[in-house]
Order: sequence, then C-alpha cells, then structure tokens
Amino acid sequence: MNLKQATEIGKCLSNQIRFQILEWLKEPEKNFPPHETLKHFNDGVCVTYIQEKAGLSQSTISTYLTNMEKCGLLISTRHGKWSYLKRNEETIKQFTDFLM
Amino acid sequence: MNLKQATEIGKCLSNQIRFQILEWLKEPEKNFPPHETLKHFNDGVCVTYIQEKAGLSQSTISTYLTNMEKCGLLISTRHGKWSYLKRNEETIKQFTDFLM
DNA sequence: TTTATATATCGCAATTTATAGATATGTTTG
DNA sequence: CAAACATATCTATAAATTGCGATATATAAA
Repeated sequence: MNLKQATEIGKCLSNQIRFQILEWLKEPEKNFPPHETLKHFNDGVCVTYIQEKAGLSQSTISTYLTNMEKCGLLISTRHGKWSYLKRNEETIKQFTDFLM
Repeated sequence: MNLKQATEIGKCLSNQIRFQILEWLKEPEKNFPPHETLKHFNDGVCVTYIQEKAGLSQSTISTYLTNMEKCGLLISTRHGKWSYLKRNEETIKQFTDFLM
C-alpha cells in the first residue's frame, strides 16, 4: 500500500453511501435477499440489489462500484449477465495497516 | 464510531497531503526538526513545521489541521503561541475497527 | 502598549465530485 | 436473430472541495 492508493481508497470512504455499501457487504446474507439464480453469497451481491438498497440511480451506483473495485476495496465477479461484488479484505487490511 | 464520523474521517483521508501529514506524525522526531522552545514531541509538532514540510499556504494547512482535529484524527494542544498536533491513535483504531 | 509572531477564519475563483438521464455494451432467452 | 435484462459508459449540471490571499485573533516580546 502506498500513499496514492491509500488516498484513492480515502476518496471512496468519503461518501456515506459508499462507506455504507462496504458495511452491508460485511454480512451479505443479513443485508440482501438471496439471489434468484445463484444460491450462495460466495462472490457477494449483484449490482441491482446494492442499487435498490442504496436508493440511488443505476448509473451512479455502477460508477461507485467500479471505482471501489479500481482502488481495491471490492472484488467483482461476473456470472452470466450479473456482476457480483464482495469486499476485498486483503486490501482493506493493507489500508488499515498503512494508516496505523 | 458511526457511519457519519467514519465518513468525515474518510474525507480527510481523501487528500494526499492530509494523508501524508498523518504518516509524518507517526514519527515526529524523524520527520520534523526539534522545536526551538519545546524540547520534546509529547504533543506532536507545531503548525508551522507541518506547513513548511507540506509546502502549502498557512491558511490551507491550518484549515486541514482544524478539520482533522474536528473529525478526531488529530489532537491539538496549545503551548503559548504554538499549536501542537499529534495523531489521535484511539480514534484511528476505532475507525479501522469500524472498517474491518 | 506597540510590535512581532503563530494560528485561525473569511471570501473567492478554479477544480473536482455527485448524480442522473441517455445511450451503449454484453448476456440470456424466446 | 430479436427482445429483454443487467451493467457500463457518456454527457451534462449542480454541489462540494481545493487552495490562496486578505484579514482577524491570540499570545509573546520589546
């Protein structure tokens, strides 16, 4: 982790909705319905579910999630037409280590 | 730590200079000269030294440091005409615990 | 008590970010 | 292959942040 990446992560954490998404994804099964086709949460939660829960537009949430993936906070996995997002615990750990 | 405070901290961490200041203050004696009157670093480093090292204007740095204190990242102590800043490790710990 | 020094606050122009609608791309299904 | 669905990207505008100079305040020194 370097200063540049840490600051990019800071930018994602500077917005309440983005921070909230990260909190929700700590416990996907508690905060989201089970997916209609995929029966597990191994790769996290699909964009639509996050979007509905956040209450912002599809384009806004998509941009948020893309940026959160770019800076390393999230991991994105595609299954068919869905993108699933989960926390990237490794980077999060590196970030907190860098801060402390 | 709640979402609101965590996001305020995130805002401070979204700027490279502010994040850098927090890093410098991990080891004040390594990154700053000893103060002319105060011979220790118990309360951190004075505003002027941080300002000179950061290379931004006095007003900008003063605002940065004030915000960083308000959100709980720094502790400010006055000694005569100087304000000394040090990291607030307790809040930083609470923040990283909240994130992880 | 005037002057010098350290820090804080105000007001502003420039830049960046937030957010949405429109549109494009990719994938599945009929 | 056309229609439907999920997600991504583009464009535009409103809102927030950046960073500075000017100015105010607080403290110390002469």
